[in-house]
Amino acid sequence: MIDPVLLRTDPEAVKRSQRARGNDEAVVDQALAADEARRAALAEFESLRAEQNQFGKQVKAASKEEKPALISQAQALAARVKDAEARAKEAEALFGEIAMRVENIVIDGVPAGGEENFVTLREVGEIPGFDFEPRDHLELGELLGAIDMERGAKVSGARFYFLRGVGARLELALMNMALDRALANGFTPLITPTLVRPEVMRGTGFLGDHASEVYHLPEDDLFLTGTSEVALAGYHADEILDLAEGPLRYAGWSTCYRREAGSHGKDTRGILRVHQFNKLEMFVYADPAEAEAEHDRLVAWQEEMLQSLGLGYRVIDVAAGDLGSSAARKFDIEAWVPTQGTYRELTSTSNCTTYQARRLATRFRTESGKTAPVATLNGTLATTRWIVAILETHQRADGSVTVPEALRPYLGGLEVLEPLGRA
RNA sequence: GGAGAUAUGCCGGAGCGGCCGAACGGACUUCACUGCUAAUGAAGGGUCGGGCUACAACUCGACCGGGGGUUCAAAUCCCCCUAUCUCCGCCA
Repeated sequence: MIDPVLLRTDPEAVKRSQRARGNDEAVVDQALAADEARRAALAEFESLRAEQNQFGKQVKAASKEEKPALISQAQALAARVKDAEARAKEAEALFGEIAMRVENIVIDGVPAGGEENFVTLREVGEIPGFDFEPRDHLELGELLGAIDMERGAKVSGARFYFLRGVGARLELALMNMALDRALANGFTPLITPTLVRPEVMRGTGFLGDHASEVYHLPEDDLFLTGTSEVALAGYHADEILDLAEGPLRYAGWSTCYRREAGSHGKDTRGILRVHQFNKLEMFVYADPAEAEAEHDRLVAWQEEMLQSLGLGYRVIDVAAGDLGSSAARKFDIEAWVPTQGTYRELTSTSNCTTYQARRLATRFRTESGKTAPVATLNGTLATTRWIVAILETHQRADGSVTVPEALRPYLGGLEVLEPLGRA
């Protein structure tokens, strides 16, 4: 939800943002009109209500003889109040509905346009070169006995898999390494529910355009989360936080579920795009004034992870039209995947400014003592997909894979993953 | 799965259908007093929104788990939902 005051005082800014996203700017005028109608209806209801409250006092004070007449008057008034209240509620709901359609105000400097209009901020690390024909991650995964897609499909269908042996260990190692980094940076670890109520799913903005991405359990009216961001955002819903000591940082560890509807035929090989995976997610509640600086910190922590793992990558500033509805700016880090000859997204970090918090009623106490919505930010610190880049980048001619040094402590000192036949 | 109880402000805890935004206690803030800490005395507080505006003051409305209803009037009566607790059963 955008700030209704901003809508009222600077509708041009809202329109500009809508344009940058390639969204309809007519909703801004609709929202403006709905806001005015809402306030008018509210004022009418409230003045009638005030009159009714006065009446109540008179009735109570009235003598036996006066009472019947007063009550019959009050009855008539009560009917009008009820009517006005209904209209006010309706106007309120209409405004809410229209205002919800306006996506978060894009931060100045975010490139306008669609998916292909991103700006590359920097490229870091080496693009690996091989003096042999590199194998893709699935071939390597099968050689190592680490990834089993066939049995995944047998048990659960397409886009499901088993991680086994060093594959399973590799994922846990990655997650644990990320957790240690998070702890070192002051994050509180949180293992989150992966089934959430509709309000929470809606509050985080995932039931808008991305509704078809989300698994729903109709029997229980619960949603399977595609990221722990959902539960982490809901964690402090309806609360007033104390941010005097700085931002609240959480690291959510959870399995993530995505339907991948509409991506049939895309990335069907291996574990690049799957229905279920694990992720360690950073989530921060911050003073809006600090949000952009915190966003930079989140990217920096992500980059440290990628660097430690010896992966070549680029950081991109995602274009406005490719942002989720809650994000005001998003940086993706894409790692080089040798057999695809291209960069693929490994992490994503979004600054949602106050958009999510306003929907979920998460506020903080400002210096003046007033409450104001917090800013929320999130970013990936590790996820199953990274295995793709790690295997491919560090492979050797014989199908073995060198374990990046930083990861070795989490694999019991293992330095090389050896193909099964030889190990 | 069955039966019952509870849900009030930062916390504890009252509350007859109008006098309740809500007693009382604690915590907190401010002031006074005490050589400091402590103790004591006094005062003050919530959230959301509208009007008006200097985002002040003022004023109006809403909020007693959530949603409906009854009534001139509901924290107080009725219905539904949710959560928590206790007991029985069932299963890890």
